[in-house]
Amino acid sequence: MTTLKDISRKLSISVTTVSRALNGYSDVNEETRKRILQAAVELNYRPNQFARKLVTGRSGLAAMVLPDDFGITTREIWFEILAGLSVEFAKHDIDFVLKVSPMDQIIATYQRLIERNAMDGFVIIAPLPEDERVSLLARNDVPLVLHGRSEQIVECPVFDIDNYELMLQAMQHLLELGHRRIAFIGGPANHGFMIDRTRAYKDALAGRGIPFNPDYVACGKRMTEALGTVNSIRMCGSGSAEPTAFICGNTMIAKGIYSAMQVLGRNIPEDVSVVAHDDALPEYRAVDFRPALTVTRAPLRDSSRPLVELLVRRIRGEPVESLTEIQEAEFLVRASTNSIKSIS
Amino acid sequence: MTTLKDISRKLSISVTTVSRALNGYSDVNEETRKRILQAAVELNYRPNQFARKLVTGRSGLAAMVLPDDFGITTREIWFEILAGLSVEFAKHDIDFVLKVSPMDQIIATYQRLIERNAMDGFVIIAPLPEDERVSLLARNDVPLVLHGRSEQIVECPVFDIDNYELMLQAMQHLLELGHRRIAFIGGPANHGFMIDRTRAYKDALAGRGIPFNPDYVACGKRMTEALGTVNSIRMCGSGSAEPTAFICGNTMIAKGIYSAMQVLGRNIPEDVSVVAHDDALPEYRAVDFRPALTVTRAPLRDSSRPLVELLVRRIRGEPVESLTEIQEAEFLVRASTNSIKSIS
DNA sequence: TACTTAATCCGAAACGTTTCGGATCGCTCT
DNA sequence: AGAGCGATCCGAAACGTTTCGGATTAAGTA
Repeated sequence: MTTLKDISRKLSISVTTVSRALNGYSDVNEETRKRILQAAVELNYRPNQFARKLVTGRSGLAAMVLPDDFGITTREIWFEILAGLSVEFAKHDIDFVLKVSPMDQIIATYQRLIERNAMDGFVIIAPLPEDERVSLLARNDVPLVLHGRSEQIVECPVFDIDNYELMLQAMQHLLELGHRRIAFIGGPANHGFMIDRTRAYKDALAGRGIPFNPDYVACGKRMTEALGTVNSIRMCGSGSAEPTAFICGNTMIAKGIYSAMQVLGRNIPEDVSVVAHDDALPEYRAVDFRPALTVTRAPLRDSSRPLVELLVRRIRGEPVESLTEIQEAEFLVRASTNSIKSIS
Repeated sequence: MTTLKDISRKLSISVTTVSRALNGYSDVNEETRKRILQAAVELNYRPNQFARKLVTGRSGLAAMVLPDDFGITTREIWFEILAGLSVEFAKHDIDFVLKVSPMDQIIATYQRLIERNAMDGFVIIAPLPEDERVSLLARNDVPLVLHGRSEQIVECPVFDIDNYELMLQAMQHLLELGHRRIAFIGGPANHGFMIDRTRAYKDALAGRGIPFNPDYVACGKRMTEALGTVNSIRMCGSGSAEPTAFICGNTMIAKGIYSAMQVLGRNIPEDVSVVAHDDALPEYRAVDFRPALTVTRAPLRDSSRPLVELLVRRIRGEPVESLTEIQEAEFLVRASTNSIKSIS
């Protein structure tokens, strides 16, 4: 392994100057900087991260801690997120470490990581309104970035999609098509994104003077096909008051509704309209649904870049106020929504 | 952050002795070791990994590099593996870093990681018979562990299941039930496990004097439901010579065959028997198949521990000869296999 | 008594960086 | 001529460990 000293020796230039040249300081002559740079590539020099960490305090490591009973969703989603983060961190020369721990030891795991002081930062997906992980990290002044807003007052960088807005769009669309009995099958009620979406759902109804009916709302810890199937069947079992449209927290739920409607002999979109939010997982392509699914679309993959950029800027010490990014979702009308049948 | 020097100062004992006490050297009095240990927990001492790495050369980091174009259904599998590795590495105080890189830059990624010299070791899943990654790492003398045997002559630790044996068992079972036309739908032909299984398949046939028919063997890069469906339908389209039994490379393929048979109006196990190899993914539980699936079973989760242990021992410098572990699969006869109908 | 030996302990160097606080040199300006 | 300045460079300390090569002491041995 070649070190600064090797370059220094080869060029008869002090280690200090070599270091400063390589780090772009201005007090080194352009001529000698060029020589140093060249020697560096000739000798295939790679700075020793550990030596650097020892003096700068930065490790070039960022982590994510997952429960082994993955929370809100399925493994494909987590994988999508992990893969995205890994490639984005790599662009900033940061290694991404994955920690999986039993549900009840998550906090202890964070604690240990904080004590060891080995991570430059953390990313937390879908924080709870009062999230112990967030407060723990914030209290210890460890950089973190959130995907999804947290109610807590801690200031930390946040990336999120505009859940209120996208729900409003979906509702507007259905309302304009004449729907009045609109069901909403979403995710865990305590998560921020569900709170926002539910608020938009209610606001949209209120805007048209339609009373809110709690029977039309279903929450589930896991946003799976099964959730869509059982809840849509349940809702459709109640006779004349059954919903004419469904809004789904994601495309898997929509898939569940599709098969439920098939079983029940209902046609989409003639009998019932379906809208979903689409994270754009390769496994559940909304365009490939039959009929093609109308969605609000915000690819999960697209969140990796802003997330790590926000975290990196936070690590670099930028003020937190500037580190918030909210992304609007696309609204794509396809074949799964239709105006309501004009029967009495 | 508390350092050795802090403990040293507090107890008026040299840094050297504190270090040696904490690392379990024998030349420190038990009495003083106890005092040091106590002070360490009182001050909540955590060794600085980076300082340690600087002098020992060990980083406490292990990595896995994945291509970003993993087969669609294989994402759950990757996740299963990642999660397992993460928890097992944690037990050895090693952080697990995940690198995802475009398919064509895999080697470059390894190259960079090797140059940086920041990883204590790597794990490679399902190496090819002549695997560039393996030879690159071996050439640079970087510890690695293989899941699945590689034909290469490099000596490195290997964990594997006994693919030849489990295939033999499945075949024996079917042959004893009277089957003669047995199909095998497996995975990528160039991978070691497929080579072993195919060999066992042929050997079992030869043992009964049954000629090998290449039409009964299907390989596919992705071991998905689709692979099972299309191949079983294709094989059953050929009239009287259609197979009476299927052996599947995994349970997803079996699932595909189940739905194909339903479409074709064939009953399992009356008309056709099905055996699969079962990695025990929570998503595809063989017992929950209808009829319940007969399998050779070797849970993927169970491979994490041996993999990590082998790698850690390799890092510690144990001789490679002792670092091979082959696991036998369980054979579980359930309801998807039956003796062949005794028609002429 | 003098010499080994075992049990404990410790000083100092080393790992590869970064960075603080100058040092040197040639110019320009009074 | 002396002061001041800008452009370059560098020595040495520091980060927190580990480890080599002794040093000290007390007990055992001849």
